Amino acid sequence: MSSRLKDVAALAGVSTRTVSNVVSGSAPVAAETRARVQAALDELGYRPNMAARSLRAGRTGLIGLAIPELHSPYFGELASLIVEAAQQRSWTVVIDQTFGDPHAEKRLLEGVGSRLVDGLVISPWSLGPEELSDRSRDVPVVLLGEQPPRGLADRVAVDNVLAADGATTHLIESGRRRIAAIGVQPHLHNETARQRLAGYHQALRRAGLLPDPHLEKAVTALHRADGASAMAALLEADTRPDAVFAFSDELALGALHIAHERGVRVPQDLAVVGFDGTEDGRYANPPLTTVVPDKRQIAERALQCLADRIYSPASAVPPQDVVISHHLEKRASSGPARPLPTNIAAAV
Amino acid sequence: MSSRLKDVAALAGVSTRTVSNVVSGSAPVAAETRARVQAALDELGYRPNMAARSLRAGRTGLIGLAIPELHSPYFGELASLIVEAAQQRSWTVVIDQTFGDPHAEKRLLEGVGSRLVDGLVISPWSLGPEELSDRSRDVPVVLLGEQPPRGLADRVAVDNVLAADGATTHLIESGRRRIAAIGVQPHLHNETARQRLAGYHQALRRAGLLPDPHLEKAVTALHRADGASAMAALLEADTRPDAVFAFSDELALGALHIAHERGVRVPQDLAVVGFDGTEDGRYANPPLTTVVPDKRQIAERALQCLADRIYSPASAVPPQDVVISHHLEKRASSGPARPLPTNIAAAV
DNA sequence: CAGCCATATTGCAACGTTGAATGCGACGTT
DNA sequence: AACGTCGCATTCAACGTTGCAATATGGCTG
Repeated sequence: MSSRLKDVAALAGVSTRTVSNVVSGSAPVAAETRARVQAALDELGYRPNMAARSLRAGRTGLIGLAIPELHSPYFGELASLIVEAAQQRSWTVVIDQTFGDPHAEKRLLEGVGSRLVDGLVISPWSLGPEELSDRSRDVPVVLLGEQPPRGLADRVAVDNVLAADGATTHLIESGRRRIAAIGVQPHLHNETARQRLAGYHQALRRAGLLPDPHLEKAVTALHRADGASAMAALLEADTRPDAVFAFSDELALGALHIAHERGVRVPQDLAVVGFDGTEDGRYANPPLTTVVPDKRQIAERALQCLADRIYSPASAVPPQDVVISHHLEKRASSGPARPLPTNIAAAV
Repeated sequence: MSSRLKDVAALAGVSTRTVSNVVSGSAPVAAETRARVQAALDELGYRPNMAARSLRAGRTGLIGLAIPELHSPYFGELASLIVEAAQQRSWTVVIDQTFGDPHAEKRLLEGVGSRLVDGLVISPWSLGPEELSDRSRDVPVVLLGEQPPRGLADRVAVDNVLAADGATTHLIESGRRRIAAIGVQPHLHNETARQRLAGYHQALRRAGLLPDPHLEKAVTALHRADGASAMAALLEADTRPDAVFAFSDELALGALHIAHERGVRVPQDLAVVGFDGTEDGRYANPPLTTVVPDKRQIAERALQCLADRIYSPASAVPPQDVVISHHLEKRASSGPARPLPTNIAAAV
């Protein structure tokens, strides 16, 4: 239990340094000695002490992943991919949930100074430029999403304007005219929501449609419940929308839920498009059309950014701005608007 | 950047030990000295080095969370709660995904010896007793779920037999007779699935129903796709089931999806009950009846077990077996079987 | 055979922190 | 006045590991 190099050395009758050499292979060891040490290692079940190694090496082999919440489908899937990608790089991931709390995010960035992690991947919700440009940032940081202005740290994100434009255009092309948007967040400095709204406006204007403020529903969070109440409000208005572009799959699923509850047929009476490409949407009833960011690519590129800076700290490389590809996955929720016999529409 | 106690001490004109005392408050410091040191601390933006602290203290303040996969709704929600609960105990969580790979789980347990973590919460998928009773286990381990036999480590789980019985009984009481089960895993040493099957059998027999092997569908994983293909197989059989008890919400959602696709009405033609109480199910169409384990309690009690052992290592306390409460959340997917006009049934 | 190189092993120091022991004045008590 | 005590600050060592430099042992060349 908890054997040290010293114990192994004593058992094998060599110095601790030789044991260390056997373990790490950093210097040549005679075959016979190596065998004797190996036997001692096995017998004692030696495991190197991470704290000591980290102290010596100045690296912990840990990277931090800070996301608003782990339980939402999008962040769950993303976190899973990041943990997986980190594993391949022999990194271990420590997770921090910020719940979108600016204080938590700020505290986190400061805590990075304690060198618990070699790098940090953070998906900020309301992090300003001032917090980021702070001192004591010798630990590399990668930002996920659009949040803070470019140029302060590496950033990995999809082109939200383009993606939102594409989703909205798809709705327009399928004949919808009163297209609502769910997910505006005016109370937050949320650049992501702002960009998706911009893309939505852009598509509407290009089609000669006038953005209608009554069709733009704000939410406090991006959860199913928020989507549900936004949808409920839209359905109670004088003139109902014939389509909804939700800024997240969760919002879209909440909207679908209310539509189903109120007997509004999807897609016949109402088309719904989400954003995130979560597995949830694929199995929704009806299956959800959604903007799919290449999440695996996000994970991969984010860790690549970290690796570049961790392994060549002298890099004068300016902050990267990595744009991740996306595509629109068209499913039944944005199918044809004309009423069809239910069983034909449902039978795929 | 990266200032040490030594730097602060030099700036404040005191010894490193005094700075340490100011930082940790472990010994009295004169008000005037404290102020001077504090000023130096602030100026240099001192952050204690975690590796050095850990090495000295013999503790890292990290706990490991090992789960099959982070992206599934159940484990995502559970992980979120555990991270949250850990935060309240000033622990940081490192996440490991095993993907149900026995080798990964075993390797993980061995790696625990490196003292990277002070404790480990593991949700084993196919971990046998032999791996667990292994040596070098001076790091406390808590098992989530039914997997290995009692008595080898602390364990936290719901009473799966009781829960499955309750779900099945609910279906029987709502008038169903051909009740299928989705989620058997004969190829794995999966005690959880086995217990849920046992509870299902128990309920059937009590009601005088004979378990029918054709109604018990095996799956390789507990994902939506597995539930979908199992459901598809059930619907293609000669005599269709009038109810399905799925061993996870994901399986249930896959089943719902196929039912919807094939025009099978839920709950009129088919009742569906899931297991896990994920947020997914609440917003499904129709909303999913499901067995809800108290996940917050799971997280809380699991960490409590760890804390007990971490903070009083001399404990000769035998392994605990904590049973977590659960309840059946009845929603529309297991509503009345009689055909009703669609719009009345849908409008809640 | 001296001199040199390659291989194998070792000792020392340091990473940054804190527990334990020590120094040392000032204060209160007898 | 002498003694014990308390408050505050310091020194020393150690946690387990590895980089660096030094040493020991042989084999080879000139």
